[in-house]
Amino acid sequence: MTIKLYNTLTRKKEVIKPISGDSVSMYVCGPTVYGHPHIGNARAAIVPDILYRLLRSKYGSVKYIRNITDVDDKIIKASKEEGISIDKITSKYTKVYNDNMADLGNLKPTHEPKVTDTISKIISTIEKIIKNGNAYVIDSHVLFDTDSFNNYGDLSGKKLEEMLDGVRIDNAAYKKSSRDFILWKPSEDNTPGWESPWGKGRPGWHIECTSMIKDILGDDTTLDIHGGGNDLIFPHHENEIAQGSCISREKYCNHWFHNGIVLVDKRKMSKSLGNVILLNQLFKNNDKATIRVALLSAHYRQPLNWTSRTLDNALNLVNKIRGSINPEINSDEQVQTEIKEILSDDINTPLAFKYLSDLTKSAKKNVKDSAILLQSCSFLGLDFQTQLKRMEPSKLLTVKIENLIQKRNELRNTGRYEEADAIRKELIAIGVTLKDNNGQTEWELDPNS
RNA sequence: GGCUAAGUGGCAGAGUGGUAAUGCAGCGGCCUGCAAAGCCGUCAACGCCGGUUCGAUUCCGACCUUAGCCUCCA
Repeated sequence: MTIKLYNTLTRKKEVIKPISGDSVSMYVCGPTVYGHPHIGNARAAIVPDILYRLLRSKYGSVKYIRNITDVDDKIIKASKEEGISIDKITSKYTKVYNDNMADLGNLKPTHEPKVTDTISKIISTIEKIIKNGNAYVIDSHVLFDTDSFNNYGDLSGKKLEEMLDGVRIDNAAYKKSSRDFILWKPSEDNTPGWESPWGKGRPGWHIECTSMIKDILGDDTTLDIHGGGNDLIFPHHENEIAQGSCISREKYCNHWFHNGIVLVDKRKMSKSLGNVILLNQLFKNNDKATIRVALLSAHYRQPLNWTSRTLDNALNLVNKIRGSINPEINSDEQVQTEIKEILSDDINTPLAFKYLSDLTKSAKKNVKDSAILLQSCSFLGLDFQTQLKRMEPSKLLTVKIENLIQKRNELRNTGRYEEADAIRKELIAIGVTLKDNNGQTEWELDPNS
């Protein structure tokens, strides 16, 4: 199996070729922890999760790094607004994020560094960039000198002159060029800060990712894969490349991938539009596998337009799969080659769902296909086996339901259909669906009830 | 204004240099007391205009439209 992935840097699909044989490294920009995660955060975790599963099935060693940004002006603002200390905000929302991502079926990354644990590395990284002549210190700020790096703009396809035209905000007085970005900025007494050669301050946003990568891999190691949301290409990743390329002669990163954004009714989620969909809201009325399917239903590079029907469509597939898995199967045999092949072509999840949908037809009759279906779902992070077990109702409930069904069938047999339908309604109300087939009444419990 | 992507049936969404998966919805049928589920069948689409080609939806160019980025953002 060769894993092909679109590379934003070259704008082509390319085979992933790790620098060192059987081990591969991947870094993904994680969340800033100041609020409840939304479906956009979820997509940005689920997409790399699928890639991680592929990588780990092929390579002996995979480093999967996802950071936690726990120093940021938005956090400071949230702390003031909520009247809670910064530590409490960040620890609370770090936990919420990790719990939510696990709930959605994501594997834990191998490394989850926090900015606050990486300050000394950030400072030494900045010192190195200054020493190499790519940054300057002014008024307790450290700024990256974009003019000193001549590949600036390669990732986003922007030209230096054009960038200056588009600047809408006033150029801060201390900047040599409006493109220059902050590596370190001063903190007042009431904002978090650390002692540094440039006074008490805190890191800028972009430098943290680069420092964490270098902290884990070493300054002179090229990162194999770097991912994140589409909206991070510029300026965040552009700036990372600039900094990272000034630390070492080795290339900063070979393969860049970006997932498309989640739109809600064709608009980007934003607080001002009031259309942000939070995971904790969705969790109230939807099961997690359905949400995961919904977020994987579009190809990862396409924008995903979230509408009222998105979850319904996902639920249809989920129900279809659940209904076709033979609960008797218990196969540990690894039969996931086809799903891996499909996914290894640029993470083609919509095609994977077509494959699953095809499998549901044969899975009912064929135990082996049922096992393949279950394992293919499991490879995608959809755990239906455990769910099937959980769906078994208690003895007491079973007896109650079966008594009602018997009563209903007696009524049906004597033609008293109105009374029989009343019982069916009663059962539907508690989440039981009836299916009358060949004189037998089958029933099942809605997994969400 | 610039940059990046995208425009496929009613909706969602793959894919391909030789006319196009799949899901939902629709329609017809089987089944059912009626449903539900399932099964079978069926209708229906490649933004627009040029170019390359025996042939383009697929490649190239222009145009139109949409989204994202250019300011915090997954």
